[in-house]
Amino acid sequence: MSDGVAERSRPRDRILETAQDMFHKHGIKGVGVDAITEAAGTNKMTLYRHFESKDELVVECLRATAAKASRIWDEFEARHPGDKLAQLHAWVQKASELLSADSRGCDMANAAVELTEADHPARRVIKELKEAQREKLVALCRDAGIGQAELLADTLSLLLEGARVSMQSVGAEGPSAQFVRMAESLIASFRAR
Amino acid sequence: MSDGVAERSRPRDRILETAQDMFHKHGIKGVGVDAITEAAGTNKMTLYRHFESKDELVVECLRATAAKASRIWDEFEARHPGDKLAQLHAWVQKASELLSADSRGCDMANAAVELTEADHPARRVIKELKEAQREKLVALCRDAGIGQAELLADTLSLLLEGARVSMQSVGAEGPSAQFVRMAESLIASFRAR
DNA sequence: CTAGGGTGTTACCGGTCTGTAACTTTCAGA
DNA sequence: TCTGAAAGTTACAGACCGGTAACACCCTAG
Repeated sequence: MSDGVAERSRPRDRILETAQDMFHKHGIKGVGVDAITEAAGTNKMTLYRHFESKDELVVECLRATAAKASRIWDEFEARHPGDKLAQLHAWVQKASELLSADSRGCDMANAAVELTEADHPARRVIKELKEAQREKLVALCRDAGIGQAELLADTLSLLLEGARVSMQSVGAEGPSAQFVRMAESLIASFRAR
Repeated sequence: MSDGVAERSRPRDRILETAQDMFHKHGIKGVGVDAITEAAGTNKMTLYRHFESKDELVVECLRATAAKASRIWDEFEARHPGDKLAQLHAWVQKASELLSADSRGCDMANAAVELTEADHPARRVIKELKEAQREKLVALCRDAGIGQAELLADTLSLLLEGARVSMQSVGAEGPSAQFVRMAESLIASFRAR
């Protein structure tokens, strides 16, 4: 029997990891708990012993995704200690990697599109985590010595968000193909002010 | 009895209009055909006499949405005949209006996020219609006398796409609030080259 | 007045979904 | 070796889904 996920980890971890992957690939409403547990090599009862509901599982998946993203920021600091401008360029580079291949975009943005109920528990965490990422990018721009740090950070955010959703509509050869050029020339232009 | 949609139109038109509205508000997978027909003041059999399947209804809705969007471009030309630069600024203005209130973003981009199956009939039309819009914007930039018309058009596209999805994650007070400023300063900068 | 197409109504099919109950198996630690 | 918690198994409930069949109705064109 094959089992996409490491066999010797605990069921809860396997469920979480498998759910992240399947939600990303097929969307949240596009995959049922049965499919997740089967792919994780376990069963539905075990899932419901660890997670109150599918909605709670979604929330945990988003938190896990955000935690992974957070680790990338540590990488920037580790790779270019103290050099905030280099870290900003590393951000652009890392962002562009998210645009290659057949990625299905940002899990949090996708979840926000899919979960239309205003009071869905996931909406809280999506907003929190997106705002946290925004503040990190603003701080990075500011510490890199850029004057209008908020404006540059927000512009870069929208460009990346747009590129990731554009890819899903028209593919990687669409407008998102120019992301790096746009971002770099924006940074240069803001630095020159 | 109330009935959101004009009573004295033909069932097919009422279904199409109601479906557009409900797909936009609740997502495609978030609304069933029963709910659509009931809101349209008709019944499921009538829907299936006019549309082969729900998927085909989705396709027709997207086409209708694109047709509406296409009419906006005619408005630009009518309002500023021959003045392509004014039309470009009108585009920015119109785009910013899409970012106010509680809009749920672009129906086509949302559909692309929601419909993950690679061979879903809607994916074809989404790509076609998005590419058509892109070419329109490129032509507008070029005719407005901008040198790197493709790059400006793609940048503006990504900014708008990003703003519309960002709104769904963090609301209208997030990065999308600066859209007009970003777009206008981009246009100015491209014009200066 | 009548014929016929568009529409409404009701009931149903088979499938899928989230979530639960009751029971059995496994396995690590004392 | 014994115990107890975690995990697996099977079956099921109740709701909803897309889609269809059969039949009654209305209303307009001839």
